[in-house]
Amino acid sequence: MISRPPRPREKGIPEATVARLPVYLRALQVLQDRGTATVSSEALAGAAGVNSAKLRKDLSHLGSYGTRGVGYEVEYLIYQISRELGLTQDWSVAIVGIGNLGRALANYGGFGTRGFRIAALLDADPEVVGRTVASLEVRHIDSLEEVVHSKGVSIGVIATPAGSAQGVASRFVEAGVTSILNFAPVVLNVPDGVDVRKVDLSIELQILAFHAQRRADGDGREAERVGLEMT
Amino acid sequence: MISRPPRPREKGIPEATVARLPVYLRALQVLQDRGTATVSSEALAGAAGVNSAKLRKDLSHLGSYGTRGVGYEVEYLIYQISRELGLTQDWSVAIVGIGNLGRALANYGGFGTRGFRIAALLDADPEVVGRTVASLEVRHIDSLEEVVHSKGVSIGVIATPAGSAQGVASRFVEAGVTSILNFAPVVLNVPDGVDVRKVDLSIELQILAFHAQRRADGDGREAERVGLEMT
DNA sequence: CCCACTTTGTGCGTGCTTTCACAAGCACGT
DNA sequence: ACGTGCTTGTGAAAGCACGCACAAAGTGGG
Ligand SMILES: NC(=O)c1ccc[n+]([C@@H]2O[C@H](COP(=O)([O-])OP(=O)(O)OC[C@H]3O[C@@H](n4cnc5c(N)ncnc54)[C@H](O)[C@@H]3O)[C@@H](O)[C@H]2O)c1
Ligand SMILES: NC(=O)c1ccc[n+]([C@@H]2O[C@H](COP(=O)([O-])OP(=O)(O)OC[C@H]3O[C@@H](n4cnc5c(N)ncnc54)[C@H](O)[C@@H]3O)[C@@H](O)[C@H]2O)c1
Repeated sequence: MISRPPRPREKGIPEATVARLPVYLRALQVLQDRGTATVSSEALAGAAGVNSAKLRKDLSHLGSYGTRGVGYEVEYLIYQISRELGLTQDWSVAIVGIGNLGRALANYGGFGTRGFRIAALLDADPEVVGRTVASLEVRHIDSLEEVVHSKGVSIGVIATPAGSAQGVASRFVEAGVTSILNFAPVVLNVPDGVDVRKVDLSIELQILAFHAQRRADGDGREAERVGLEMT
Repeated sequence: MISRPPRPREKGIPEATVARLPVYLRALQVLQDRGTATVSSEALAGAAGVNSAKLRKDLSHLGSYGTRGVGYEVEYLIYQISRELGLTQDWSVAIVGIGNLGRALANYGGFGTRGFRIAALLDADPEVVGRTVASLEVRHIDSLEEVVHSKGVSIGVIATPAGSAQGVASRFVEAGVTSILNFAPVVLNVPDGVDVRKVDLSIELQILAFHAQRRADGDGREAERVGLEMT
């Protein structure tokens, strides 16, 4: 509050930047696998599908990790972004609702880049409970609290039907989980301090439909503006 | 890809608004199923998890469909939003990559709210081609162009491994598909005029991890700011 | 040691988004 | 017809995000 800390620009990173860091990280890992040692903002921005000025500004929020005239050292930047995102530690994930989608998620090998470990699968259907999916035995939903506690679950994934999602979310919160990824098409109600993100297929399709219709409507007229997204 | 037109900024609904309309629509349908005839911006905003002023401003972009002192008529608003989003017409969807995820998508009954019809499933694996998934026979990827044409596919869904995604996207574009939903963890390169949206599980997890870490870091100190998302 | 060249980090203008606050509009009871 | 009460629709303000353009900083050659 009084003096100026030496270096750590650990203030707030803009939300928009946070959402892009994983994209940069992935592009960097591809470069690393290819044996590239350093990369310019221009090249990395190209690989990530963003403007180079934006990339530089994003990275500047983490600190000054580039070398003028040269670029960024790939390995070092990977480390810095990983650290900033919290990927240097392990995160335990529990998936609730082992239906079509839940099974796909459980079987998804490259789950996250690194750092994410599927610790438990839960379901309510007696038919499903007890079965083994992706080398894990499906536990009954009643044991959610116990599982969260014993496995140290910090991220909850909800892949149940819409009707059950709020109930599951509340139980997650009650059990102390403060990060939730929701695939069910409902708005979850959670207390402050709990972070919910949603993945919603049908919303994405509807947004695509909107743009497609707009394009078709104004066709023949002038060049339509398209909300080009390639984040 | 090089020149940037002076942006023929026509009239238009803000992108941020478009992304929320599907959420409002879903909330309205729940209300309709419950027999509710009219709803105030306050109540609808609550159900959609947004600020009521934002909701009103969003809806004002579509026109003046509310009645002061009363609220919005649920059925009429559903119609207006549906029309705006292009859901009054049918959209033909093709899914490429019938693996874990592709199968889950194909089997997903409530695909969109309405208006979206899965017209074709495509894969490259001879083991998968010919099998029936969700009442559809899986076609070989080589017939993509033919299928797009004969089924009038306007939206392409990519659920192949990352390495194949760009190739599939290019073929979609070549075949005339201008709306693509991509589940593979790569940045797709497409020409202007093609709309790509992505769904990326691991990015979502990484964003959750970032917030979780930030919360943990500053714990005990002052009240942490949490990016509370409950869209 | 200096100069030419490259690329970062950022100040700044612009435009989009959110939120507040309130006048205007409509229903309903009297 | 008119007042009361409620809710919409929207100016205006504040906050963010984006991208340009350039000074600063480093590299390498002579
Ligand atoms: N399948 C998809 O491609 C897809 C796409 C987008 C969204 N979604 C959404 O994801 C969710 C799951 O979809 P799905 O296709 O896997 O459905 P599903 O019916 O195949 O699976 C749901 C699973 O949840 C279990 N379940 C139900 N209530 C539960 C509870 N209270 N506690 C624990 N488990 C419970 C069921 O036993 C079942 O195994 C749905 O909300 C759906 O809308 C699915
Ligand atoms: N499974 C998940 O939960 C999940 C989650 C997030 C992201 N993803 C991503 O979604 C994609 C698919 O995941 P998955 O788990 O279903 O993988 P998968 O390996 O089970 O399925 C991929 C399918 O694509 C087919 N394929 C490969 N190349 C093809 C080509 N050129 N043309 C047509 N088909 C081709 C394969 O034959 C296979 O059937 C991957 O990119 C993955 O990273 C999956």
